[in-house]
Amino acid sequence: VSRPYHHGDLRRALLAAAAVAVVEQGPAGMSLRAVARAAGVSHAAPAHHFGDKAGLLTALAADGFDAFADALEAASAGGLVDFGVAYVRFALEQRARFEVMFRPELLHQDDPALCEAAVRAWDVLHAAATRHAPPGRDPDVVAYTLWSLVHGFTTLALTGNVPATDPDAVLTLARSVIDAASLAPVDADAVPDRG
Amino acid sequence: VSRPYHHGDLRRALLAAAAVAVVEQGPAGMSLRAVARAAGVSHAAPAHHFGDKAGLLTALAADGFDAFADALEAASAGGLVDFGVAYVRFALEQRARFEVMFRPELLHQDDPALCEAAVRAWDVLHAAATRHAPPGRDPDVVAYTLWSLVHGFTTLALTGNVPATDPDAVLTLARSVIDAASLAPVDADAVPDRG
DNA sequence: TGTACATCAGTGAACGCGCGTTCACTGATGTAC
DNA sequence: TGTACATCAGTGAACGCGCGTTCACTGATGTAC
Repeated sequence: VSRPYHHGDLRRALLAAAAVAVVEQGPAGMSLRAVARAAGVSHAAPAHHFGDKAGLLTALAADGFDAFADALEAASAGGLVDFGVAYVRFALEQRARFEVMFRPELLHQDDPALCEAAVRAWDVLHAAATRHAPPGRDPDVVAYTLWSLVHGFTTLALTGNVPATDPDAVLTLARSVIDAASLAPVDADAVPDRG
Repeated sequence: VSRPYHHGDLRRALLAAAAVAVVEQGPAGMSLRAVARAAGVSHAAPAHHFGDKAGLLTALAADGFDAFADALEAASAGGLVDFGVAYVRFALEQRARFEVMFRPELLHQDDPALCEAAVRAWDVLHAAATRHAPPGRDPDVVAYTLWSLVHGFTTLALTGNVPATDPDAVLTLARSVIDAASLAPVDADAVPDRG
């Protein structure tokens, strides 16, 4: 009598509930039935929208890669340090999506939306690295170095291996760490002569 | 008639079977019953040895941290790049243990053996970073930078996000990446004067 | 304006499964005397 | 050498649970005429 039969935006609601479940139970521990329960619909509803469990996680990951690429693109105007901090910030703020994005074994890896969004995110990261790579350095190597650094810091932070109480402190440490890697000279004129 | 009632070294056999299961199903997907099956014993045997599922994973992680600390210690004599490569190599060779080590939510986190081994591994990494930190740099920051870099590279490699076919190629790329971060000067006399 | 019908969202019962854990037990080992 | 007994490793039946998936269905919406 209270709730209408049609939800109106159940797909979005299920994705939101899934994000909460992923944070609480981990990507592998999330269950369709728990998500349905949280969204207040029957346990079969998620399968109706996403086909199966991997379908739900794939949708979450594709959304995640899209938002991720947007966030990185927005940070592309600044330097490499700001860019890296944006990477870490996204993961902290969108933890569920971020975690699902890097669990390919749980996803439909050939999903077009997923692949497209993932490629776009990688392109943005690679472009940023190339733009700021010191002259003479292989841009690919710079890209993987940057990626490893910020991804590693993020992973350690998400598993509680970083000594920081609040998110701001984590981001401050992230900044120091990215800075310490000296991937690019602070100032182009100050490049030491390496011969 | 064939197998003796007492296995002789079932604990070790169960840990080995668990390592295989973790690689195949992931740390969360590993089940006590599958491990018992693989070891050829009754499904209740693992619980007899490890108390519960978290107990088995904790034993695997504690073993892992011990072997990890040993491996890093052995690499401490060389430079920071060799040290970092050793980190990556361990993860590739001992994938199951490594993955379990960084899934604290699945473990008995207060297990004494686990804590002791984890602290030892961290001490070895921190000492290496301190020893090679450029003068004037905060050794803590250098340690977290090194850790983020190698941990991130490892994570990306384990999730298939690194363009490399065989383990050797992965380690070669790892070396380039760690080198590119220029955490420490190649040669102490070549430190550029920063004022 | 009204009626018929296609379409789609969401339901709820049912299925079969593998799981973790418990518990009384049995088989083997080794020690005390 | 032999016997009694404590100890420990491993068993197997049983439990209750939550899960993913299927499927015939029902309720609501919207479009064609």
